[in-house]
Amino acid sequence: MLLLKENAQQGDPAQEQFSISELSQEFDVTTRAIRFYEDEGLLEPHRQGRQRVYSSRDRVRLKLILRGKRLGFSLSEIGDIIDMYDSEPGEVGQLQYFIEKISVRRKTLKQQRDDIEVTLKELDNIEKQCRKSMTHLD
Amino acid sequence: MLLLKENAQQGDPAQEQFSISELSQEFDVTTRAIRFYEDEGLLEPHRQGRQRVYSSRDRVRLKLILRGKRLGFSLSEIGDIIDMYDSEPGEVGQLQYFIEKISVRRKTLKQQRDDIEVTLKELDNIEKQCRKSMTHLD
DNA sequence: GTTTCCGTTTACGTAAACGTCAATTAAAGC
DNA sequence: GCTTTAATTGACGTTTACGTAAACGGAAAC
Repeated sequence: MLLLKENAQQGDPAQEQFSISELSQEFDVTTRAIRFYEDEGLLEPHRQGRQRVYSSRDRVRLKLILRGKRLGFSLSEIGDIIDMYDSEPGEVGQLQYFIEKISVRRKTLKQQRDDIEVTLKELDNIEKQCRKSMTHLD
Repeated sequence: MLLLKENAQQGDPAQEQFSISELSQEFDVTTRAIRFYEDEGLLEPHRQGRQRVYSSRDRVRLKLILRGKRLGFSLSEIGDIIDMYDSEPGEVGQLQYFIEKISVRRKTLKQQRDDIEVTLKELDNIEKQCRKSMTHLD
């Protein structure tokens, strides 16, 4: 039955389905967290009875959420970002506003990237000093 | 009097001094936050009477704190990072452990950098789609 | 048929990172 | 001398992002 399920879905990857615990294990987040993301409007799986069923689209969204978290964004910021991914193209004014939002986000990301470069270089220096000290002590 | 103070310190940059409000304005953080960082052991300015006086070393530390925040690190993680910057070289065992810590930090940073690259590319695509939609609507 | 898993819902708890008073002190300007 | 103005301390409040425990439902295993 389990096998049957997996086979049935591998044939049509767009219709793959996941339980909350499958996603929980795959991405190493608690089910509590996943449900919380739903409360916050970041996910909306449909239901089989009361049980949540996640599509591969939901799975992608979860991936985006976790990536956002690694970058230090709040859940509401992450919500904004995700909305960018699958929003329907509206009228021109909205698109204009939308492009501005993208540009703002890009600025933040580039700032982060610069911060990272600087920090990595500093870590290099610190490590070098460290190794120097070690040879002196040998 | 203000001028006198500034001149006196520009002669010897290592001895520059700053008030809490100066730092607050320069880096656009509240004084409350700066004091909080002190409570958390990330800063220890000395005092003139009860008043806090920040050295240029304190100022650098504050810079590091804010950079860490932009990267989404918690204050305690930031504490760990800052400690790397001005810790005294101890015995070899400690240095070894220290180098491992550096390597862990580097991994996190590289993961973030990758996340950023991916996200930036995705934003590019989204924007392109956006602009395409706009020309269609024109 | 009952134990054993998952999963759900509801609700309260909590740690982090400050915000927001309120009361006090000290220094500076007039 | 009196009044702004900047800074301090202490306390409580708040938001975010979950953790944790309790109580229940349904399906599967034995």
